[in-house]
Amino acid sequence: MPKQTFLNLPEEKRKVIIDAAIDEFAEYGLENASTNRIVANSGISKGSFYQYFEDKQDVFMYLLMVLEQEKMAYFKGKHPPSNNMDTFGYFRWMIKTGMEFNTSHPLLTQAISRVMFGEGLYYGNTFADVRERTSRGLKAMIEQAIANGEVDPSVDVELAVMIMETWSNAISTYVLNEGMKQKDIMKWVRSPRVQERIDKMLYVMEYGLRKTESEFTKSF
Amino acid sequence: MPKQTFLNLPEEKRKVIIDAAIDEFAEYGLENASTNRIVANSGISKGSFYQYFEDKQDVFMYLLMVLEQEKMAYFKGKHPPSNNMDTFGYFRWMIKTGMEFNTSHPLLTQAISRVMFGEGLYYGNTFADVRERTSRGLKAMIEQAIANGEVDPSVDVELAVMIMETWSNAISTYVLNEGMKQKDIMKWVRSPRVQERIDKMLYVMEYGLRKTESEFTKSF
DNA sequence: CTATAATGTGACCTCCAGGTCATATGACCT
DNA sequence: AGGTCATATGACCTGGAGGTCACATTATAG
Repeated sequence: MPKQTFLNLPEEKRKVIIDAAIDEFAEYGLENASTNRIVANSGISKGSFYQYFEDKQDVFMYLLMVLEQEKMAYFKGKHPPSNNMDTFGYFRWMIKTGMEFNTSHPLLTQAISRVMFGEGLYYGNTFADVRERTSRGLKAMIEQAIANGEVDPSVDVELAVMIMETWSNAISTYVLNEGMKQKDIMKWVRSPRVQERIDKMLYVMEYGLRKTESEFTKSF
Repeated sequence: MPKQTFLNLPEEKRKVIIDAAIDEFAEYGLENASTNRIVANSGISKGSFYQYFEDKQDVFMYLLMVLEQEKMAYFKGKHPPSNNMDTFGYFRWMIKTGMEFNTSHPLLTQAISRVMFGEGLYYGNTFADVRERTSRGLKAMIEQAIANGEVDPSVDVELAVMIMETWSNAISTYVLNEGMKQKDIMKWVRSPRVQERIDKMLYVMEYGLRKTESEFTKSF
């Protein structure tokens, strides 16, 4: 985590630095990011950088924290459209709200998902706990759905979690990769065409999950 | 592509070199692979390396070719268990046979999938044509399924392709990541527990695809 | 106004990357 | 035997990485 010297900095200066770091990680990932470029682009000296942070991974951890906080704040400001929503409806709402957030912070999101789903898969363990946390959230959700009778109780919870994670990742990768090609990513992601596509992906997942287990066990 | 000098080499020497390259790419990916290490681990000199290949990407392209050829040879030696199989059954068979191949060449597979699904996503374009080829194959498959009446004709073909690709990637990532932790990856992947898990994932996908569209359009 | 503590700086360090090249080796021909 | 040509070698080059440190600058306190 950043040292005190960094936290003492005037907000504006901090912003310049983390923006430069975001640009760097978004373009090069963690492994290939260059502290030299970060300092050059943020107009601080090499010495200062090491007075603020341990190393580039330290910066990245800070970004991770920033993202987590901002995302939580964003979700707190929103409310699901309806109160008596089933679990899948809630999951759809979460994914879509998440996409809205992502497209409003495209570079930050890109930087973090690059590292987490790219390098993190192989240089594992470092980010294992972050992934673990979201897994637990999804697990609670699917258990809720089973308790509500929305999902067959014989469903393999671990499997369902994996499926939800897979789709959540696939959708956010799709939105980021395609969206970055557009001139206005927000407008693009809100277009009916894209929204319908996301809906369809989620419905395919949902129907598969709802109906598979009973059919599957029958077929053996 | 490798130069003639490399192809002139005795098979055994070539094998030592490409094995060292596979190890390197599997552990470090393309971007962070080191020609120095490859050279050291294969016992050849720096000068020779550049007499054999243009650069490390050249080696990687060769590996890609080797993989493609070996996979094709492998599939030619196998036959679907039944002739009157529907499209999804065929897809399941393909995925499973592919997994068998992957686990019998775990390092080669790891090396290539790391680069293709990790770095390839961001340093795009270089491998776009390889991905494009598999997409076209899946597209033909899903169109066949529609023609056979197995899938609702109103289905969004592009979407179905994306879903199949997502699952194919997710499963192979899962098998590689988990499998590499086991002492005998082949035995592990063939165990009923793992086979059932793969089956379930594919069934969730299949039921989603089979049944979603009509339900989906109704729900609007 | 001066003394002291905090912050800022960039030249410099080591390390290793990708890549080159003059030179050495040795297989094969006449 | 000498000559030729493909192959093999590792010292060497440049460039950029992460990281350090003696010194310069600025804020704070007495």
